[in-house]
Amino acid sequence: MRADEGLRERLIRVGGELLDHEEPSRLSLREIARRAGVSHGAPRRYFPTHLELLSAIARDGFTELTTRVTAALAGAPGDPRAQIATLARVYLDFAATRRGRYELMLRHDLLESGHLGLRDASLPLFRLLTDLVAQARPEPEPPARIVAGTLWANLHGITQLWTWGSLPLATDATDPSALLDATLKAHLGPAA
Amino acid sequence: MRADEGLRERLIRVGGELLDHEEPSRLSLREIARRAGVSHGAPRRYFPTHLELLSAIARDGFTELTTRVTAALAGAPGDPRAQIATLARVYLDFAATRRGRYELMLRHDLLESGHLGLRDASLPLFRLLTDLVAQARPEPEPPARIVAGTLWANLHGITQLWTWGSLPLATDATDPSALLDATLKAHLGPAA
DNA sequence: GAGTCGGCGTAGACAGTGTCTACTGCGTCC
DNA sequence: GGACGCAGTAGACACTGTCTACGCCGACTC
Repeated sequence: MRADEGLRERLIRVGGELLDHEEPSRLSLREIARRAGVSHGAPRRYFPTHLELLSAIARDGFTELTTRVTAALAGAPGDPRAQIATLARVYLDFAATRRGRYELMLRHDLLESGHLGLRDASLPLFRLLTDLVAQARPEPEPPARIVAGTLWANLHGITQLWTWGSLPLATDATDPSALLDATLKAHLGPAA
Repeated sequence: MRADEGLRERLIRVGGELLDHEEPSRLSLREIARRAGVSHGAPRRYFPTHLELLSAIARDGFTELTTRVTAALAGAPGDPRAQIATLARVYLDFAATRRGRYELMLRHDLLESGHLGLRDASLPLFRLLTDLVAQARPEPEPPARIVAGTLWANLHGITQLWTWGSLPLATDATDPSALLDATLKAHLGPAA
């Protein structure tokens, strides 16, 4: 419990911390309130509903992921292709280390109930990827946003199916880097 | 309520039907029991826990998807590349029309709690895809299971991000076929 | 300085949930 | 005909999200 943070920020932080040891579906409003040291009715002043609190935590996750990515890119400059590889690694690593947050971030049922701004929260990252793709692939066809979209979907799919255990089972791979390499090569062409 | 089916099958069927109009997280054990015309304690004889019933419904979804795919492939024979495209379209269509089922099928928290056989349920489909990829891409490198794995992940990612609404927003596309084409071209090379 | 007010959080109620347990029909055998 | 075992019932329990009425306490006004 930090002194200079309001209850609103504390609830988001505590909820995120609980997600490091608990599944999203077990993350109850009352438990967050207990850990934050307030009564079960207190969150209601800031988050009218359980879903809105969860969505705020998920948004927080997107900003953390975006921060991680931009920090990694700033720390390891290179050609666009190498930067895309860095982005992908950070993405995978985030899903592995902040597993609960990552799962929460892609729960449809949370995202769709009202316009909670979650799609928008993921856009900066996608824009970043689109820019890198445009630099790495100067060809006009297919357009960069299509390539970036499929690449993003591929990265997302690998991350999800890997952490879930299906890809290790199906491909006999021991780590996802072979899949990642294949993905980059497929969408961006062979490395320079 | 069909005459010749036991309660176990009825629960799975009713649960699947409810998913056509309800989100997976709202699919309560008691509601399924009510719709099946039994008391709330009845399912316990066949499914000791709520998760086990949900997992059975998800497994049922995988077999339905596999059935749809194999039927479509049998009805439209062609070269392996065209069959992969058919498989992809059926996959996307399944996610769109049986939305709740599809979401349920990829809920980590259900899959990981114990060995409920859900990963295994998705394997036949993956094997089918791997075979088609091996036929469509005779080159030994990278191995077919790696290509199939990344292709599967890509298909999965496109499906999920599309139904969720992120891809339409990010790519300005009005239907996912452009992304699908780009995916096939990226992983399998240009069409013959 | 006393009094009022409004924002912030408390506390209790309510319907609904998943799970557990004791029980009741009821068909099937010996 | 009676014992048995299976399938489903019914009630209890702790817990959940939401709603409502209620206090506290600092700030602002006259």
